[in-house]
Amino acid sequence: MERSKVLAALGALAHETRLDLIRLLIPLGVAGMPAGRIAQALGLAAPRLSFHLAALEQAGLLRSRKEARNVIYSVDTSGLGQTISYLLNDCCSDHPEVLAACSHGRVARTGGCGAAGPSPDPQGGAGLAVWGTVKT
Amino acid sequence: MERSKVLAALGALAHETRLDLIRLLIPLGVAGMPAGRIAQALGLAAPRLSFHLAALEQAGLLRSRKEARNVIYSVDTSGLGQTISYLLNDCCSDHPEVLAACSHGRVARTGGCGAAGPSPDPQGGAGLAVWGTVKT
DNA sequence: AGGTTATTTCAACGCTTCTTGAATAGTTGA
DNA sequence: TCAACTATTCAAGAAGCGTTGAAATAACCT
Repeated sequence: MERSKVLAALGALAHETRLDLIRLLIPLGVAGMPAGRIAQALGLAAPRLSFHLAALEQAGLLRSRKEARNVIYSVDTSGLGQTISYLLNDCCSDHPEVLAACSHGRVARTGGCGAAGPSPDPQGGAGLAVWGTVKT
Repeated sequence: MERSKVLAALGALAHETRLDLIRLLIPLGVAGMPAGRIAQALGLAAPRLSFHLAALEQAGLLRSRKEARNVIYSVDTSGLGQTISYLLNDCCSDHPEVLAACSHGRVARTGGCGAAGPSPDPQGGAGLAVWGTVKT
């Protein structure tokens, strides 16, 4: 993934409203949600929502399609995945501690990894393996 | 991890200079690098570097310590990991497609996460590779 | 065709962030 | 103590981003 696109995606994500947008849309998958209902769910004015929707779409994090008179938005899982992948590859490839901290949050949000000591998580591998237990 | 901290970390990451900083510092681990040498490596003016260093440190992505008359900066692997973890948890937990896209860039470098712990993970580097075995 | 609903575009305003240069504080070594 | 070096803080200006309200475009239903 291009660096500039990652920067754009990160910038798009670094905003409360837009993060809320992603959070709202993610569980809906490709089904997505029409803009009007999003505005209603998030309590946003239409122009403001449109602005953020456009920002996310341009950053490659959202997709839109027209259905009847509605515009349905859904998250671009590929773009989101590639963005995180860039972070993982570019920043963490040689640093298992980051992956360990990463997996901690996933297995349990105990916050115990705040120490960030040089000692890696003994169960680090197991933690990551859990990610594999996704639906088939 | 708190939402506001994630937002701050994402915002800090969404900047070319600061992403360069992370990339430069990551392979150095806890050893880090003194501010002066960072400025030299990146070709930045001292005040400008100090500004971005402070931004990253406040976002929980960098740590600093004094050594002699130098200030050594190193990345906070825990903070970085937790930030990515939030993204993964918050946005992708139920969406294996994101993880799949995520692993694409990573599978090529297999073995990277095998070092997640002193004792090698039974599944070895397959931990992340598992992401690829998601639904089609 | 007319009315209604849905969404986007436009322009203006305010605010935060970024950059730059000079000045300041702190530390080391003679 | 003095001189040299490192890094940060301060203040100013410029640039970009986000919000708001009104208007415009497009598609549907009667």
